[in-house]
Amino acid sequence: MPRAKTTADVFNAIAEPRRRQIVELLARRGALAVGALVVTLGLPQPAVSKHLGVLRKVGVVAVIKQGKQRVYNLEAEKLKTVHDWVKAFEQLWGHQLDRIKQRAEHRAREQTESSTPLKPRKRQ
Amino acid sequence: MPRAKTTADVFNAIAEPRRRQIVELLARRGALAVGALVVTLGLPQPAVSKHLGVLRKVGVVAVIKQGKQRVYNLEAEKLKTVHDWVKAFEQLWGHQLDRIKQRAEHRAREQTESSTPLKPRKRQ
DNA sequence: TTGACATATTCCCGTATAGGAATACAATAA
DNA sequence: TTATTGTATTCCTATACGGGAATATGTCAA
Repeated sequence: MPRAKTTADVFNAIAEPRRRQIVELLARRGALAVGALVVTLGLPQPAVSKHLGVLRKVGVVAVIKQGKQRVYNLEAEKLKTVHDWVKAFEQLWGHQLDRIKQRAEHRAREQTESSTPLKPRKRQ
Repeated sequence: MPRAKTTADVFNAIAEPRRRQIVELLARRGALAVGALVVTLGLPQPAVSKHLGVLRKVGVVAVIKQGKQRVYNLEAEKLKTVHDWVKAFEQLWGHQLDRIKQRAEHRAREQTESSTPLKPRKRQ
C-alpha cells in the first residue's frame, strides 16, 4: 500500500507546508479569494487551486462563489482533531521529563512476553 | 516535485495512522521494545521497525539498547511543534463561529488588488 | 564456534503525489 | 456573440511511499 492520500484526513492534508501556509493566511486575514492567495503566496494559480482542493476535501476550508471569484474561508473546527490528538501529550513535555523517562525505563523491563531478565535498574 | 519525505518533519511523520498509534502506545505505556509493539499492534516486525525509523529520524522517539532489545521511548517535546501550530487556531472554533464568518465575508470584499467591486452582501 | 532470538535492512510493486504547462470552464461585460 | 478575467482541471514526470518477503545484522548463551 502506498502512502495514504493527502485527502485521507486532516493530518495528511496539513503535512504539506504550503497548505499550512494557506491555513495560516486564512486565519490571519479572514476569507480570501484564490487570486489573493496567489499574490500573497507567490505561487502559480493552479498550484494554489490544487492545494485548496485538498484542504476543501478534508473540510478544513469552505468555498463560496462570489461573482467569478471563489472565496475560501477556514473551517477551523476541523483542526480540532489534530489539536485534541497532540494535546493528549501536553503533560509529557515541560517539566517532569525525568520522572517520565524513569517510568519509561522501568516499564521497559516487562516488555515482550519473553520477559528477558534484565539487571535491576536503579529506580526513583 | 513529489510529496515530501515522511521524515521531512513531524507533520509528515505523524500523518501515518500507524505511527500515531505507536506514539499513543508509547505515551500510554511508557517505553517499549519493538517486540512489544509488534504484539500490541499486530503488525509484522519489519513494518514496525520501519515506522519507528521514521519517528526516530524526526526525533519523536529515541532508542536505547537493552541487551538484544531496542527500547523506544517517546520524545514528546517534538510534538510541541504541532501543538503550537494548531493551538494558534484554537480561538477560531468553539462558539462565535458566526461572528468569525461574518468578519471573513466582510474581508472578502477587499480581496485581490484588482479590487473588483462586489455587490454588498446581506449580513447577519 | 554454533544456535537462537530480536531487530534492521533490502528489494519489489502499485499507488499517489507536487509542480509545471497547457487547457478547460465559469461569470461577467461590451 | 466575443473578449476578458478568475479559477479549476488535465496531462506529464520524477520521486517517495507502505506493505510483503526475504535476508542481513546484532547480541547473547551454550
